[in-house]
Amino acid sequence: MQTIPEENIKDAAQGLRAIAHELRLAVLCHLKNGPMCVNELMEVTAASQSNLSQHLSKMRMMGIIVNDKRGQQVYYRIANPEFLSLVDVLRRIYCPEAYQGSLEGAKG
Amino acid sequence: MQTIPEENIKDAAQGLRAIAHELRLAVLCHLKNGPMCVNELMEVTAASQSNLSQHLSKMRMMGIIVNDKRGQQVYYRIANPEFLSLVDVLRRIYCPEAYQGSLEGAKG
DNA sequence: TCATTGCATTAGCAAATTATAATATACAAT
DNA sequence: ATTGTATATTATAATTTGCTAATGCAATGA
Repeated sequence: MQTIPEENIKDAAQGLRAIAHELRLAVLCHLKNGPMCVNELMEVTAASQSNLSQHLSKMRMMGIIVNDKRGQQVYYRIANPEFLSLVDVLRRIYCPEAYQGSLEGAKG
Repeated sequence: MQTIPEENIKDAAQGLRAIAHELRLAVLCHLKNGPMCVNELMEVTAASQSNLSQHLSKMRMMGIIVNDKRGQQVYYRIANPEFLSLVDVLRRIYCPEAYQGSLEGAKG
């Protein structure tokens, strides 16, 4: 398994910071099945409009998500599927309760 | 690919914050081949003693690394190998220059 | 044209983060 | 006992982050 060369550490750390927040991580998770507009994200995250908008803005500037306008709404989606791999690793680390093994775990 | 349930989002975000810093991410990368003491980490990261110590302390409190004293020195190592998977995903996202494909890339 | 809806932006403040400098502690050697 | 080495802790100041409230602006509909 390789490492991150020194010249890329800064970018990688910045990218991490763009996700290292409860609300932003939640947004990332909610977007895993496809684009959602701000209104929908407001509902599922229970965040205020302004607050959510600011976090979306940050995530967009940091390259985590991209958006496209459809009529009056703005739809956001994940910019790079690798961010879902990242979420998956987090799940393996921080969700010990969740079912994580292969199906043969049902054996016995 | 699964998501992180709401009840674990807070922990996961906290864990991310514990790595979302240039110096801390660099430390994590340097530890990938085994334990290192503070002096060694000071050399490779070029950080000041106090600064490094504080960051190590934070990473330890957040469960990223663990330490054990050997004589006068304190050796740190990665607490959970999954953190290396996390680094690997970061590398795939933020190191486009690095050689990332399989060996068959040499074909042709 | 006027009101409404969906979202972004700005301002302001509280809280968290980070770096430096100084001091403390533990161990080792003389 | 004293000195030196390795690391931790504390204090502090500067910067960044995050939330709320207020305002702006584009698209829609009456």
